[in-house]
Amino acid sequence: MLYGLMDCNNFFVSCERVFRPDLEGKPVVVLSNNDGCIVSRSNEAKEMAIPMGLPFFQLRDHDPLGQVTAFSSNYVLYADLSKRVMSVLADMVCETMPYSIDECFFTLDASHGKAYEIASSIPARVRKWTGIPVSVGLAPTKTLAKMACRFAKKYKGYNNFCAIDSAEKLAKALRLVKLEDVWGIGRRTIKTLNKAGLFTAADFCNSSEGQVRKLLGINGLRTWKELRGEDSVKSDSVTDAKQSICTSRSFAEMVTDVEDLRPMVANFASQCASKLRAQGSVANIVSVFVSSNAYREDLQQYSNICNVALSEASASQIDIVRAADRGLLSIFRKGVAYKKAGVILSGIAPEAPRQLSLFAQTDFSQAEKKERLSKLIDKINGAKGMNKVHLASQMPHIENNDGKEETTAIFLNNLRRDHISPRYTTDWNDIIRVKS
DNA sequence: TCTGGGGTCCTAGGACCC
DNA sequence: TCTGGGGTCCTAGGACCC
Repeated sequence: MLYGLMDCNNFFVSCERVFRPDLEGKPVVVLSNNDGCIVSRSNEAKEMAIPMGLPFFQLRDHDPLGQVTAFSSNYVLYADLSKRVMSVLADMVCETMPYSIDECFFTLDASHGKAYEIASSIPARVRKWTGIPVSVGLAPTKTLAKMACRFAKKYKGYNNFCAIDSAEKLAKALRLVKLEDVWGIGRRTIKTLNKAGLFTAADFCNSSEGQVRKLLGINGLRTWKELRGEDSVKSDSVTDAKQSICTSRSFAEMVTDVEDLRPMVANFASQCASKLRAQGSVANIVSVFVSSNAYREDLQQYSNICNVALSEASASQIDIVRAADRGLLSIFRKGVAYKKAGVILSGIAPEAPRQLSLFAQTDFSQAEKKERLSKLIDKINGAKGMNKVHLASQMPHIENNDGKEETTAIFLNNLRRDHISPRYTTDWNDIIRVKS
């Protein structure tokens, strides 16, 4: 059996280009939330030496002539195109294991020639059916498939497909690849390895098992085995239900008033609860964290996290929002300008059978009501749009409530997105117009 | 002026048990 | 005065990934 990896090229930029073909061949970047950092770059932008993660306000230093087109991130669009790309792939291979929004492992157990033929035809079909350019690597293990995919992406001659499918190719690839470019070798461990005289993937492979274990522990050992062709990265880790769920944001404007912060945290909690229900789980712990602006050394620095244990595992909007609010109030400190906050759910378990508390006085009819209410909220919001129905605590506090309508959650207002593109594929109002 | 968000796994150390 | 050996579980922090 062979592993494949399909990786979308410069995914967010490619999504924007699907509906802006005029930007083909031009430098384009996509920004993180709040238009903070550059998180996706076209090849042309990479050629201009614009680094990944560059703060947007520093772009001018690298682009004095203003040639670069920048987009705010449009996750609704990217999620939809990702779904399309994944479904095209799923039709062509045995099993798919989505790894991130723009990457997917897959297996092919057809005979060798057949596997090669199928995998090599993926890029053209995905491009034709979705407009997204992808690269594909094929090899005996996931780590090697990653490596093959790097080659496919890096060298034009490969036509977006590369297989490491013979001992000679493997030996050559290992010699060519620098250790820091191997999946699983990060910034910190590369220093340890370089100090030990190891610089290429081949150097690493030729080390003894004992030395690798001593230098890097069992994580490094896994990578070592994978490079030697031994399947060691589990597949279920790629597809299982999440063990923690987090929603957090940095704010465009810093927040000082607890009454401004509370509805924001309520919204994060509510979003977490929706994600939790979507995967059919319940959570035991609700954590809330807040932090000041670490870049502003002139201001008071403070950050804290509070873990609130639920008396009983729950996926209810009401339970989770309430716990988050309690947590926030316990760590909120006056006089701090907050830049970021978030909610994390953990202690996650399947929805049923549920572990009931021995001591809590469970009112079953109450629990049942909350559950039904949550499901109803999901149904309405699923059909009518996120946050159409929400709890009162998710609304900003209004001093003189004159009945003025407030339909947008406050945290969306405190988010900078000056360069957002239309939701071409998910909103009728944004559907593309064609002049004839 | 402006600096992202969401995950996973491992390790070390402490509390506790027999 | 002398104070072993072998476990488990939990947590915080670090490293990695996209």
